Amino acid sequence: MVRRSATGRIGIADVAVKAGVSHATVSRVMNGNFTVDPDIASRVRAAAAELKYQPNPVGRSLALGKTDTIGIVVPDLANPTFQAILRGLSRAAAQDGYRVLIADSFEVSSEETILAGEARRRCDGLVLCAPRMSDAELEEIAPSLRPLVLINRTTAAADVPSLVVDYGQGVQDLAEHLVDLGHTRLAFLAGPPRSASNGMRLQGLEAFKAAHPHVDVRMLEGGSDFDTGHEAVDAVLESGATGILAFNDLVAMGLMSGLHERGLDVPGDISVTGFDDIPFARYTTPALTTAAVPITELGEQAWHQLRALIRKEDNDAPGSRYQPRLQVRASSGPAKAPRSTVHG
Amino acid sequence: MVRRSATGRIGIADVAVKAGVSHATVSRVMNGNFTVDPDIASRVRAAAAELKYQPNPVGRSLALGKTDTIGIVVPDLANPTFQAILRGLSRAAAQDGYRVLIADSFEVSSEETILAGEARRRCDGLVLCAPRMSDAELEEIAPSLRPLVLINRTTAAADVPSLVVDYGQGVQDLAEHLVDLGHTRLAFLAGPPRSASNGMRLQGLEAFKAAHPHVDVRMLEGGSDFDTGHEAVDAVLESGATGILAFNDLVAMGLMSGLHERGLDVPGDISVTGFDDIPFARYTTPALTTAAVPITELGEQAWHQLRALIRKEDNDAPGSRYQPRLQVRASSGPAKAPRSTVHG
DNA sequence: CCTGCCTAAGAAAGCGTTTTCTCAGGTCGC
DNA sequence: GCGACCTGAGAAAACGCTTTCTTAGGCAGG
Repeated sequence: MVRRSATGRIGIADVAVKAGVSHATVSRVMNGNFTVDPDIASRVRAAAAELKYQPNPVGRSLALGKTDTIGIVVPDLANPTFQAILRGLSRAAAQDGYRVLIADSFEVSSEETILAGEARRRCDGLVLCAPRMSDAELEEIAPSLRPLVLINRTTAAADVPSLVVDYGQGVQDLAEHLVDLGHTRLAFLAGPPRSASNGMRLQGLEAFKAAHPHVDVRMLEGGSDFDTGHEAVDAVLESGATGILAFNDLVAMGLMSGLHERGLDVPGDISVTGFDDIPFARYTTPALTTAAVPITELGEQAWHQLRALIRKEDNDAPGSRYQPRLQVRASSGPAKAPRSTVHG
Repeated sequence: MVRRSATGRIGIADVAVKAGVSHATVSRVMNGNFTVDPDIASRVRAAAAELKYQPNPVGRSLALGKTDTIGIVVPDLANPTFQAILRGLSRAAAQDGYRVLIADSFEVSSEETILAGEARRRCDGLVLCAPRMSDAELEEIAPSLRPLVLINRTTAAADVPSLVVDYGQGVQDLAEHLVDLGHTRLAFLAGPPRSASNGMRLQGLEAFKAAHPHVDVRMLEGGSDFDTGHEAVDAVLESGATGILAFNDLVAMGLMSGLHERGLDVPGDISVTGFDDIPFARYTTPALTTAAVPITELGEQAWHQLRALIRKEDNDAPGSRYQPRLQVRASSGPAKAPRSTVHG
């Protein structure tokens, strides 16, 4: 006959009664404390096994002041980039016995702040991907979220490592690649206006323009998903550009699909590049030229940084900067003779 | 001067001292209990605001016996299907103030059991996607995991709703579609051998074969990712089939990519269909014919079912069955004159 | 043989809340 | 004007665990 505590689940008290010892002793046994007589210990273990006792993590968390859980705030769980970060993070954390709590802010920057705070309180640390949050707000809340690791953002707050991808360099590499292929009219299909990583790309393009005054680089408004690319076909054609730098692989895929529907050939008529090198990029037709970001590894690194913070280790590498690697595939090719713009 | 409790964070006791009341009163105010004098209440609120007090969720969870968190166990976070379920679940749960804890079993079925138990203990309920777990094991652990919602599995345990997609019907619809296009030699590029959803597809194909004795349906070994499809090109060509039913969209994309590399035309030479209708399916070249599963909605429904269980509502709809919808796009077309097999 | 130390296990405090219990003070009715 | 009822707030218990504190008992040394 199994006794059940108030909550209906088996608790440490039940095991204590069954083994004829105090619940303190049960706790000691369960935690591998060796100051317990071996006979009693095995009696306790037998009782625990028979009752299928498993310590309540909430009670444990309260007593120990830790939850063995970390949180991650992402702006959009539908975005493969954040999925990959989540995967890398989850996997690395799991290896150290930590679980991951997710908070999806659905691109609403005001939510990011609240969610981050809530998630942090439930966890031992936080990974924050908040591309829309203002610098001022980030500065303000960062200290209260520690242990904290930032992705693609930086802060002046101490002990807050940042993992940032050098999108500026990556987009320059892509642009160089297109120029090497003979393209002189490029267009950048931008990301969400207030996105931090979009800002980095724009900076990179400014540097590129300064270094290549003879290359025409148009800026086109955009977004971060398929539809953005798909709907941008007209704007792209109007621009007269022969080399298109899409904000990311998703946008590039949407664009290629749209161009295909118009009967245009990639890369015959227009070269298209993406960014991120998501797994799908290899399998588009034509396969997508892009800048590869070791994004899963980034999630993994985020955990290592966070772990160091949680363990209060001296973190010799407070954050790092990732260089995208140019990944040339079939979607980019030699420029054909300059086309005239479709309109005018 | 801000007092700090033992853990270094501001607690209810600090607010109580600052407002000159007992911590019980602070708790009452924070929880909107109206049996508190308005003057005192506002004094408490002022103190809480000034100290930026936020209740500790762990303490709260222990007292209330609930965590406002649900868990989800998935076999592979890299799989778009589970990403979509996660997204739908997370979003729906968030609207009711619940967070989601993820547990990735990395396709290891023995992990599924342990992870499920651990996750469940930290949460108020669990959504379980465990395609590899044996029926016996599922039967055994299901009761202890309640409140529990199963995805693509069923159990005899009471009060355990199942959300299952009718993969059998879906694959039949796809096969019918190919036959309608004139294909008489089909091949099924199977999924992971022990996967439950693969089993459902196989059953569906048996039914199809019984109904269409004149159609040749080959079974090819496979898996669930890009590489599976990509590496299956040889086997597909050897089969002599002109209509290929890929296990899912990923496999189909890998296959199309491989066929493209061999200079074969889809659907001119071979028609290819996927399954799931992941967002990418619209944007492949050619766009992928597939069976659309409202997978995000499934995640959402999982939450609604789980919520009913958590609230102990009478659940009038204990689980449901989803019918995939045939989504015809450009990757399937009329069969050309029967080819001879490449070898022999 | 008694004192002092050490070991091992129980008692109790603490983690941060919520909630029941208790009680002081006020109000109403008779 | 006094007892019964009600209101509102503090005291304390409870949630389930870990860990410190305490103490009983065994053993060795003087």
